[in-house]
Amino acid sequence: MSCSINLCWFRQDLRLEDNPALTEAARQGEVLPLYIYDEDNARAGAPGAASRWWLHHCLQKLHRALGRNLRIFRGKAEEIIPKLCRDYHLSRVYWNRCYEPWRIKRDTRLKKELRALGVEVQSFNGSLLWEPWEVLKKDGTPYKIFTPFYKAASTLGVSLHRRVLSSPQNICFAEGPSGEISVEELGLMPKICWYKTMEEIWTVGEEGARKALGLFLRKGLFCYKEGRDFPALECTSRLAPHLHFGEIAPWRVWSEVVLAKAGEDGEVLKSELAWRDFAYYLLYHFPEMPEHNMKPKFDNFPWENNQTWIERWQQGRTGYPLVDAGMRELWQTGFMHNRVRMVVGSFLVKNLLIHWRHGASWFWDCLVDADMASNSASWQWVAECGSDGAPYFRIFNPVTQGERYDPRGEYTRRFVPELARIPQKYLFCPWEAPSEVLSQGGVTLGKEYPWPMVDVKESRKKALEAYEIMTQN
DNA sequence: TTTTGAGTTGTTCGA
DNA sequence: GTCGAACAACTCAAA
Repeated sequence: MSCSINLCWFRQDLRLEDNPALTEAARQGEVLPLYIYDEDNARAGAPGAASRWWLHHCLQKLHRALGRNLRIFRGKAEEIIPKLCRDYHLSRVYWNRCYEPWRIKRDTRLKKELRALGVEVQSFNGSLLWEPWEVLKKDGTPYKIFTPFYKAASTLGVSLHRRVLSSPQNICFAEGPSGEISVEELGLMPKICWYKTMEEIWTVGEEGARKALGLFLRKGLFCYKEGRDFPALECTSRLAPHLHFGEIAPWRVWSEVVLAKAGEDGEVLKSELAWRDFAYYLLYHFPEMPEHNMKPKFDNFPWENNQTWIERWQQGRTGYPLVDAGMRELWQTGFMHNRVRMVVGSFLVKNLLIHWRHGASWFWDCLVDADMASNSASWQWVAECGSDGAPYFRIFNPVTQGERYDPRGEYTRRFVPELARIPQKYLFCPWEAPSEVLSQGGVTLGKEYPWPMVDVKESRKKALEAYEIMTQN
């Protein structure tokens, strides 16, 4: 008889190392690893195609790492887990916490139900540097601005949950129930094979995450502060998807960066990790963030409703080379350099006056690191309706940003190859180039490459007017 | 994690 | 050689 089977429910923590729930389950006895592809997901934001592709590979890797012991189900966790507990007399259930509002609600209900069944349930922090409820202002309310949040959080120091944990050795896997379906049967892989480039670029899974961190510690970290803004350089960590799926713990990245003694570069990376935490923090304290403007006055913002414009933006045919490069990078690789994310976001929301939710949902579908907390917090930041305190209406200039952050044009030329032979001087404003320069570069505007869909100067003015109108109402 | 415009200073070039 | 227009390069403040 299996006297004590410990169910370890994997969610956004698809790793063995630094996994407090798994460590505890293994310490307690036999482990039954479980993954549920939850259909509740579909209502509250089913993962996009790129995320599903990632998840497919990630689950395969995890399954293998667990000695093919991962039990996979499809359906509602609230039904599957209590049923497993009843049918197989499981005594303990462990998981690492998630912070999406719908998941918090569900997990709270589930915990209650399991306890009523006499099952011991314990949840852990598996994905944040600081629990959202640990960092509060003196009056007990949450911070709304990053800097004071980060300051307060930093004084908390290294809490217990930020301990680095090695993978549990010799996990004793329970015989118990078998899974319902295989990873393949979840049908996460796309029908059309668009993922060739993605496969070349990413190594999915815990090992891939460690590799990415190792590479970053050797190469990118020491030019991070200066280089992270230049999309053609390889100075960013590219850890976002790995962190999203929990293939690596943020405190692992943090502690290895500290060990690397990278001075200011290390400090900047740490603060970027803290930005990620801050997004979760905001989502926890303001669960309406994915749907509603955090600054209610933005409810009056006169958004444009223009499907054609949205599509041109999505397809990278705006006529602004840096914007188009970013949108095409996203489409081809499931990723976009952070600097360029800000530029394309500002362009959609400010120059086209399209509601940030359209941008958020496109990113959600295309990004391998699509994450409810980061995605909604960042889009609200770009749209300026978020909680941060910029005292002005920030509108990026896609031409200037290109000249400043892609000064040799390598990034833009790579993703917008039709402009590869346009001289640097006109790369970001091909409409200003003399016609012989364009024809020498093999470009006719309106044919190989589009005319700019709006004028930056004019649309900027319009955005400022819209902002003015909103403020008055 | 910005942009713009105004103001200032410095340089060039032709009358 | 001198003057001033034109312009580049910079700083700063405001939004």
